[in-house]
Amino acid sequence: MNLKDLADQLNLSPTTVSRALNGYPEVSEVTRARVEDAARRYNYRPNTQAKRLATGRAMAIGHVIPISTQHEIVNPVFADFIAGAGEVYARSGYDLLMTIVPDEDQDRIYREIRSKRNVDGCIVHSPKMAEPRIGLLRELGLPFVVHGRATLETGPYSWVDMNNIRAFHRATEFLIDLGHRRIALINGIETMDFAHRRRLGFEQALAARGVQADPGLMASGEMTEAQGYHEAMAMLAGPQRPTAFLTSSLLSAMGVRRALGDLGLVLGRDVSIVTHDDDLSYLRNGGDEPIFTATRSSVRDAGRRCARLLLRQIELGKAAVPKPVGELLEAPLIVGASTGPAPGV
Amino acid sequence: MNLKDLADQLNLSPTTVSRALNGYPEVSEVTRARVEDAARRYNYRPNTQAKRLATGRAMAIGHVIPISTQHEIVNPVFADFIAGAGEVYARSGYDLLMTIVPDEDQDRIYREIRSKRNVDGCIVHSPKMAEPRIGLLRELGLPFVVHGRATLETGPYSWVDMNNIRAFHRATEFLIDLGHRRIALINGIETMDFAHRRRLGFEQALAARGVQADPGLMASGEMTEAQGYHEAMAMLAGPQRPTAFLTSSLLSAMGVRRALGDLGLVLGRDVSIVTHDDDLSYLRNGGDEPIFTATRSSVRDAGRRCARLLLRQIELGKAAVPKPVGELLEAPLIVGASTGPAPGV
DNA sequence: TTCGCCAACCAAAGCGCTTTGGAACGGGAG
DNA sequence: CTCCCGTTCCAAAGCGCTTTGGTTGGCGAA
Repeated sequence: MNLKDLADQLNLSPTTVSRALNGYPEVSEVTRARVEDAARRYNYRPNTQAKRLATGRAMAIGHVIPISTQHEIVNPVFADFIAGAGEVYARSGYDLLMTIVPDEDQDRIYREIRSKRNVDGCIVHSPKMAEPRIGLLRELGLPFVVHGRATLETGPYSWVDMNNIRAFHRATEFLIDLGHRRIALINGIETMDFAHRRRLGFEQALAARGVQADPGLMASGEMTEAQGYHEAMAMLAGPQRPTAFLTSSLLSAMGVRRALGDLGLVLGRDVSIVTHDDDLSYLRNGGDEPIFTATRSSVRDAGRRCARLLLRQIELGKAAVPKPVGELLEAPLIVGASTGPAPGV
Repeated sequence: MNLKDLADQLNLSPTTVSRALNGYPEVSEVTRARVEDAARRYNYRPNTQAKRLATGRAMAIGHVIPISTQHEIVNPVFADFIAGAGEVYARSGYDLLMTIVPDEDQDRIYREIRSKRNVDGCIVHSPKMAEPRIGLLRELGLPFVVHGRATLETGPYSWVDMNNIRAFHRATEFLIDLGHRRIALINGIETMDFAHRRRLGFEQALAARGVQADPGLMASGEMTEAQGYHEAMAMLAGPQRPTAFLTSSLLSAMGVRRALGDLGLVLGRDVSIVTHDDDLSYLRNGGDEPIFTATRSSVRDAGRRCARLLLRQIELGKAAVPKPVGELLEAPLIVGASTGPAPGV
């Protein structure tokens, strides 16, 4: 059943049917009701491709998910991020187009996406400190919103980010207040902007309180359980045994906890852990009482915000070039059972 | 730059340019070369929407991701599954269209997808034992492949599934051989087909060896770390303390491990754990030496297989209705450090 | 010389929708 | 009674591609 068939059934022209269904004023209310009723009865749904071709709008948002070729890892936060963004798209009638791409092919894919015109805008995931995709998209004139920021990018762009610096600053201060001095940082890959900022917050807090940072107590890599375990094992075997760990991910924190178990150390008494918690649906930090003391910021919520921002930009963009805007989310520190005073304090 | 412009530049008709670019034989090789060269120079890319409208093929595959409304959980395996499927789509020029839907809206969404004609087929995720979506899609005539199976579905359909029964049968036997008799099962939600089958394998193995199944040692629910922890704590506090756990997910296994730690029990000596491992990229079961003894089956690989199967069906479907086929994947049991003889054996 | 055939190209008709630019009709103002 | 305007509808021209059903010109066979 297409528009023409439906029009024939109603003894109306396709024009009128189209207008009736799309809420144009120049059709009488009684006709509109008739049309809507028939559309429902015949289960008519306009052909997406035709609509898109005619309007020139793709009604779809692109998510280009990079897959790191060394590690073959899909970032575990994507599922939740996309769940959040997807909610918003669904409400506005947009589709979500996903493309999984090896890191080095990203440029090509963005160009292709642009010239094939099958999305109206896109979300940039996992920006690095120096992020070539931002310049590229600006040049291509494709609306976009970055989930995160790119420190070395000077031009304007829209983004949604959490306050990584402040979160890790606060977490570090919290440990120092508990008497910890040898604090280890188990971070993500530090070319990634978020990891860079987290380290900054960590170092600034140490410096502000006159605590010497120890390079031997700073690790960075893919944030997995195994990473947490191995780094913790190595650090705890070293001469400058840390009394506390700050980790960038719940998974890493779980690895550190396993290492403590293996070494017979008690969490929260012998060694403390503070982690960042992305509040993933399948990886909750406990129920009522959090397991780990953590800075928490919902990735799903970030997904929703990115989507809303992008749709707004696209909407506005029809009239004029919209002003880039940023949204900075705070991550409160939530005290759980994994922290306590430094031993011997 | 569209087809017509390009044709004008070349002093050719759009027909010829289209045929040249799409590899039709009725255009001379010298002309084809000229066209291809110009296309490259002008960075011409056919408009996706127009192409789709003209050919009637959406060149996209739909993934409808249900989101359980009680638990608000996004299944953590989706990311890897989609990474696998996405690889295959990319190679064949298909897009991946994702829709996140609350459980109860699925019917509506499939119908909508169908009548909007914006995908050529779709993947059915997380089938239940009784799976209405299969009948629905068959009725709608939309090609589909199920990731998993639906025990109570009698009609034919295409699927890719792992041998859940055999995997859990084998894992259970392995524990029995080690002398364990009080074995706990921490399973997914058992209306889900995979969880049902896993339980079947477990019970069959117990029965075959004359071990009485204890309902108090069988739990089912969302497979999270917290689930593993709480169920294990409860069971270990009970009268019929298990000496071994069989879990459906690495996350649950990690929760069980935490419980053991809290109770001062040693993993692999006091209590054994066997888990199923989906081989997720961000949740590896250790590196060289696996942490947990586990049945392993790569979800990413399953994604690839589903995608290939679906594309093949779509390709064939142009000629005739293709025969449904199934692919059963075995999950080898990989011995790690989490299992040992039952205490006192 | 005529005819048929093949290689190489093209005009025009879709695909199913939106949108432009009317047309038809009725009612109120003059 | 005429004129004008607002309301309500419609025909037809796109959107950018594919595909059908040609046409044209050259060459070999009869």
